[in-house]
Amino acid sequence: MNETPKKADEATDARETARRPRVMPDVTKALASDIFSGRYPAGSSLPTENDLGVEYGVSRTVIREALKVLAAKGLVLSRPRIGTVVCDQDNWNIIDPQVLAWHAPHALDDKLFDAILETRRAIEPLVAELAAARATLQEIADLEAAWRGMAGAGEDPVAFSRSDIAFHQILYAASHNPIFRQIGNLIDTGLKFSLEATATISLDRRMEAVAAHREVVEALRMRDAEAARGAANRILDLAARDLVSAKKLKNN
Amino acid sequence: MNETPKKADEATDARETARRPRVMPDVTKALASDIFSGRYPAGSSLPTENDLGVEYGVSRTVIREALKVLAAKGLVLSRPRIGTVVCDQDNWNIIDPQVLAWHAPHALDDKLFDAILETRRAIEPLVAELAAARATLQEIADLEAAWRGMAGAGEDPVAFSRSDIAFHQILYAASHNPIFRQIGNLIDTGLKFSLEATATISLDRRMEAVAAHREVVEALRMRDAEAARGAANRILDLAARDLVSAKKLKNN
DNA sequence: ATGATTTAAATAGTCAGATCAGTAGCGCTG
DNA sequence: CAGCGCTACTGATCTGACTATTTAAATCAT
Repeated sequence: MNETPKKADEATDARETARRPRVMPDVTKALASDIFSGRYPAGSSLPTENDLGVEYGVSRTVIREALKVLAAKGLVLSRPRIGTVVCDQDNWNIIDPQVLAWHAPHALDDKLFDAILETRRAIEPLVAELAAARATLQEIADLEAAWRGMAGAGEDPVAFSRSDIAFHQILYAASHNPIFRQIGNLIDTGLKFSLEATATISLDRRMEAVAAHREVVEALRMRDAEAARGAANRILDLAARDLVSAKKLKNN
Repeated sequence: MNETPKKADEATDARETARRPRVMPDVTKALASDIFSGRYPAGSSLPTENDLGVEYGVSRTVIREALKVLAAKGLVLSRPRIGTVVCDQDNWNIIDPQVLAWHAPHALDDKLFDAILETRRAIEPLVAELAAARATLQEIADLEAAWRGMAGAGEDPVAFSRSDIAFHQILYAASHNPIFRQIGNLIDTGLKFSLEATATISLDRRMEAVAAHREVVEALRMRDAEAARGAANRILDLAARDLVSAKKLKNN
């Protein structure tokens, strides 16, 4: 629980943590944060691998493996003699849940939320339709279990959000389209970071959401694609409304 | 100078790269192929890093960096003492264009094409709508240039497909939604691998596609979202029809 | 002086061997 | 038989060196 945020804080030593545990993921995350925070803007060069090793107090091996991960996600590009340069934002694999998780804490701007909501608008109704046709009985049961978690969350917004996320994940998986399932993972990651926003919505609004989610479960059970689409659109209307409320709240 | 041929390296180097070029990307691709081909099924363990190094004739460093890339894309998971195991297919980052490019040559099954077409059905009409509202004049001009490439391709199916892919890439980017742009890259990758299928469609069908694409350009110029959506749906109808034709052709 | 060519330097890429740390499986103890 | 440590195996990290590539400076010919 006692996390050491370790703000990089380019203090020349900064590596008081003597141990040598799994360190590569931490270095990867730190480098990603330095990119998203603007410390290394797009087009700029990172320090050399040796210098990065000194800065983070790890060997060049760890730095290289971390950079390979970042390169695999389109954040950087390494070339001999040139060094490692930060790619243009268009090349960032923002679809990757991990990239979004690294990105969200820094640029939690409304634009990203809008983009995610637009994406949901596009695919969630179709996902619900497909799920109505393809969901297994087990998936429908899991969906109802998640709904029950939402309905029974009471005053606990964290439990509500967790069940909400689980609901969407199951729904996207029930579309039996691997691409949609992946996008569902992405949306879940986005929802997790908007948890503080959803936590502010009132109880009766949450009850409205519960009712809309219930409609989805019923539609799937009846194999009614049209009803599933309608319920999905209703959920999105509520989500859009809550997002607007959260924005207003934030601007005050 | 003095080349050190080192190992036999039966890598079947058809090219003239007698030197020691960048090998890590090749090893990564080879390992990915071995996974997609079923040589290493989901849940199974890969050989140890040392054994893999011997097998591919490279140092353990290269093997580790390649595995890190695969792990970043959700294909494998490495743990001490356990080894490196192939993740379940649900965890594969099929959204990643590189993963799709590795995947396509092996499992070019219809299911994947259907999934991609479903995804296009979901988002392309909305992308067209958004592009009608947000596209810059430059983007519209680029779109028309790509259309001109399609119209002027004549009998050359390769030139036609290349322009077709460029058209969609520009359109998705013109939606000014980073998520859609990413998905556009994915779809382009998928289209590239269905090139041989599209190459078989007749000239008049291609002319129909040209006309539908023209409608999109016109709608964007008029900032007519509804017309853009309609034209996008028409393109998808044609694409679906051609996909059915390609399937029939393949099954004969 | 100018342009082309050669040389040098800097950096990522690769290699080799060693040590560290975590865990599954086995043997030991009770 | 149950619980507990021991050991071997494997990935994780470290170290230090060398190679290959490419930019940029330096040199040479015109």
